[in-house]
Amino acid sequence: MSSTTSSRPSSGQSLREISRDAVRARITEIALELFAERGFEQVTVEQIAAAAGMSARTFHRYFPAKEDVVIGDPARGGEFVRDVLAGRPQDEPVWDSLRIAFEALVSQAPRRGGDDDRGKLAMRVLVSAASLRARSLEKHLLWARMLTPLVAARLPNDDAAFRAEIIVQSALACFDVALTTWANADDGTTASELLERSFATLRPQV
Amino acid sequence: MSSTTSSRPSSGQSLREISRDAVRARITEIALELFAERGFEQVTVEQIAAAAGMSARTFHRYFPAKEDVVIGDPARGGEFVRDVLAGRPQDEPVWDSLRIAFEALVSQAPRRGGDDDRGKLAMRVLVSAASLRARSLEKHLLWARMLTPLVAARLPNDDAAFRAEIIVQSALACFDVALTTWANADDGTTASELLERSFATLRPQV
DNA sequence: TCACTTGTGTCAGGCTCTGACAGAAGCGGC
DNA sequence: GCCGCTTCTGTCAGAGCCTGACACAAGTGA
Repeated sequence: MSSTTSSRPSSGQSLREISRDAVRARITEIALELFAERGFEQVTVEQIAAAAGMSARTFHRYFPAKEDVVIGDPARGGEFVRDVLAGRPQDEPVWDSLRIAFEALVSQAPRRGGDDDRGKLAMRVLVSAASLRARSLEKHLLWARMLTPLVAARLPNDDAAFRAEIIVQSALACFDVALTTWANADDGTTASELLERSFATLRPQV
Repeated sequence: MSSTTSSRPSSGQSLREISRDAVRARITEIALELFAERGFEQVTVEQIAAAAGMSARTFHRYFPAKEDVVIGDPARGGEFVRDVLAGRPQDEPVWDSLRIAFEALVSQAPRRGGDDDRGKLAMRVLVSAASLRARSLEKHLLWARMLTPLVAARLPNDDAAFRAEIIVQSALACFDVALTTWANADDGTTASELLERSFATLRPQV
């Protein structure tokens, strides 16, 4: 676990971590291109690995499952949203806090990895295959488990956990619909814009 | 397709269909027992098939995927909800119509296949394995595609499709949370009761 | 009884994913 | 620069899910 000798060179990452991230990014890039071209299920892991110059076994050391290339790190987005949510004022309506937190996610994401089209491409691949859709929903379920306690803490005691779960799941539904619509849209509609509209549609009295 | 010679003997099912349904039910029963006992992932298709006295190949002729034993026919529930929804008065608030339609589903389900504990057992198995959860959410996505047009038809033209999608997905989220909570509850709380509470929590102004 | 359809087992094969092992490559201290 | 240590990688083997193809048995209707 590199706990004994970790001489982080000023940045937060060791050389090996940098290298590892670079390889991951390269695999993602190549795989996404293949998926967009031929379809997710028509591309085998072996083909991705060959295109990336490695064995299939090595591919699986970077991504536990083929779907993870498109899905990305499951916990990452959830942690981000959770942190933003935790920083919002306690007396703000929860629904607003959730909207703001998810908006922070969608406006932060493109800055991280290249241009916006990359995210759109991934999203289009995502909605095109059932197994990807399923895995993505599973990820949202993980996010829900991370966000629910924070939401529950803001609700009146009466049935807080149960109601928090519903609110969080609905927020995720808004998020999902907004991003799906965004991916399929050809006009220049922003993801943030769609997200706002989706949250406005529901808006429970909380 | 049995379109040429189908002499339905007064009931809606041919003999072969009855036999087929019986085999399906038997496989489900055996598999559910094994899953509850050892866990979904610890039971192989080959083991289920052996316990049911058939080859693995035959098992797959009844269920395309191992998960389908627990999930059931994806379209079935969606069709039921859709039909109830279609029968509701057009001027009823959509959210109420949706609640009523889903309540009809949960109160009809137990009558169909044995006692109530059977459904609860399936639900408990369902939430215990990630791949099952994912497949179930995928099923809900199919339901959403079936319900959205009906909901959109009742909404003002402005952005009807987009907003309908969000409302339907949220209703499904309520449904999911209610059933999950019901499965984990040890007291005698009814699924209908939880469903009503979950829909009341959200209740958008529609 | 004679087709015809349907159900089943067996065989073969593809695909995803994992464990185990050995060798290559990088990193630390000396 | 050399030597241990960790990490990365490829190869091999195998489990498990799922599908297509074929042959054979069992029903179904004329």
